Amino acid sequence: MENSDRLAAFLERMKRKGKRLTPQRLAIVQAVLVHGGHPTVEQIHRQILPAYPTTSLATVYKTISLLKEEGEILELEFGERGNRYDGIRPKPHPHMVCTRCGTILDLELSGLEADVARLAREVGFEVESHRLDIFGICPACKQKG
Amino acid sequence: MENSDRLAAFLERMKRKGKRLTPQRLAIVQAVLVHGGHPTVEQIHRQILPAYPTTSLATVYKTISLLKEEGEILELEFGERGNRYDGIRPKPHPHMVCTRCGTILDLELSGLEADVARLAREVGFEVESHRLDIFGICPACKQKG
DNA sequence: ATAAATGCAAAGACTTTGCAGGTAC
DNA sequence: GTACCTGCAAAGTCTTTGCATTTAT
Repeated sequence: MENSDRLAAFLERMKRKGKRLTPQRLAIVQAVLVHGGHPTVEQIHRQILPAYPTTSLATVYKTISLLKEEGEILELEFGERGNRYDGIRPKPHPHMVCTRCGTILDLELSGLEADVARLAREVGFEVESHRLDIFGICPACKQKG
Repeated sequence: MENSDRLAAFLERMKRKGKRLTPQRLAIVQAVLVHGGHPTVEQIHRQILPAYPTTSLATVYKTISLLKEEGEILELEFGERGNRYDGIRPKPHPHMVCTRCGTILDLELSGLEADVARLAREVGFEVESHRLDIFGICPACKQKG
């Protein structure tokens, strides 16, 4: 699905639910769904402040929360400062995180989904979500020593 | 390795490093390394308080930190209240977490280590650690509705 | 008109830290 | 004796919440 289509579809769905499309909300949603990286709440806030100077951090948090509930973004918790969000690929997928510089890489691991499902079946769990995070040193940081 | 051996070996190593074996530290280390579940800092604190009433939460935090650095425990971050610790199996392994009642199950997934290593190699990362966490509803909670 | 969203500041939850006093060695 | 450890309280971080005001519809 194209980004613009996805954005439009989401806004339509929000409207149907009686949610209001305020300028702040629109700006946040667009910024998150289009952001190519893994921004923090702070980063999103700073990004839209120039165009929407009245936007508060609290509103960004609330809107991110909304996007989370709607399954439009994936929340990444790396135990560092501030969670990160992936608005492009909301489905769980592995990540590699540099513990030196914070670089985050999206990965693909075919068979993971099936393994997770099998493990859950074996113990009688009903899977809601999962995460595979790999922590280490990225090539650039390795070179720097 | 037997628990008692492991404890003794760890204490020996600490001594060699000039670390002091205070009563509080001993109590905390023993409690964590022997605990069969996935206790929080709070739980460890409450557990040793009766026998060592002067122990502070801060000291538990500091000692847990020490155990972490020494690779004697695995830190589990599930984004809920308080991290949990596994003092029995310090090596990374998958976990299944019930989002209703908090139950945590240790799992085994052969091939995960190799997959992680391969992914890291492909992108040039040097792996420090990894985690596979599965969130969902446990059988007991499913039954309760 | 009115239910919902915003912004602000305060509160929360967990963890870390600074420091004075205590203690293992 | 002394370097390390403890306990206390304060500070720090990120996030959530309460509430008066504004606003999309």
